[in-house]
Amino acid sequence: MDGKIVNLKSKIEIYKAMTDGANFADCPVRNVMQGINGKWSPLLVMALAEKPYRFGELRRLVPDISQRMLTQTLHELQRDGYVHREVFPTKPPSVEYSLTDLGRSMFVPLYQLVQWAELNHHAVRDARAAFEAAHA
Amino acid sequence: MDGKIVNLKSKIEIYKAMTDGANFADCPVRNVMQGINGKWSPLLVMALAEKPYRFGELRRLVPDISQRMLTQTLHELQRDGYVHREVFPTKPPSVEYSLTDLGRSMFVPLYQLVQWAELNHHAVRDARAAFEAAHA
DNA sequence: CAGCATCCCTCCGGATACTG
DNA sequence: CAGTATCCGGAGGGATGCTG
Repeated sequence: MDGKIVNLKSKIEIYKAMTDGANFADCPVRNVMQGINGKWSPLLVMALAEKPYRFGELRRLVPDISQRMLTQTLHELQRDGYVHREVFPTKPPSVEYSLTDLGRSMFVPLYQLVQWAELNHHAVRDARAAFEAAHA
Repeated sequence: MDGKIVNLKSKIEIYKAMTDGANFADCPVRNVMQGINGKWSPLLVMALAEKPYRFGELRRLVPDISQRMLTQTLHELQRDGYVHREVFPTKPPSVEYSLTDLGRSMFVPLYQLVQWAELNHHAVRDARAAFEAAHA
């Protein structure tokens, strides 16, 4: 239990924060990560980071999302405080989605990760090809 | 189609990179993100960022992961080039897992996101509580 | 326009038992 | 010790049709 072991756990302890120590199931850090890591969540956050969008605009911007998943993902992002939903009582009604301060704050590190993915997806693709070849 | 619209798409275009334009289904950036965003992947990358671990050590470090998921997640991380798997021909055999250069590179932005989650999970929890209260 | 409701199916992921 | 194999329940997510 010397300094090395303390240092050894410093990264994973972030995940253990506020957990009862027995498991990670209800770890709050994991909860937040799970909310960000949906299939469509990062894509929609990236879009809304640019400017507010209305529902139909998002549909056209992301053509292959089902309307069910668009509704549901926006609902979750709103519930977690990343997205603000504003209804304009026109007829027919229009609804505008925008990032909150919390959403813009979260966007910063998310964007870093997406940029990493853009720069390195070739390396990942090559690694997968090499792995498949080795196990053929 | 003025400058504003061009700027409007600058963030989401990262996701569209190398896609045929019709959908995001086979977008390489999304593929990379999906590989990172598994239920256990970030946690294991965090652990291996500290030092190499053997299989059993990881089991004890993350008590509530099933051994099936530990095997599978490590396999995927190895396939995508993030993790190196080295077998020592002792008896009984021991297997050590460690991050590759690519894995350490990916860890940098991932760590930023995890740190954000640690700093802001209270805000997310409060937002959820307020949302549930408003829709009660 | 901006959704909600329903059906249905895939696959993620846990529990358990067995192996080199 | 470090896995593989099998079973199975539940959540994730697409397609379609209806509403204010």
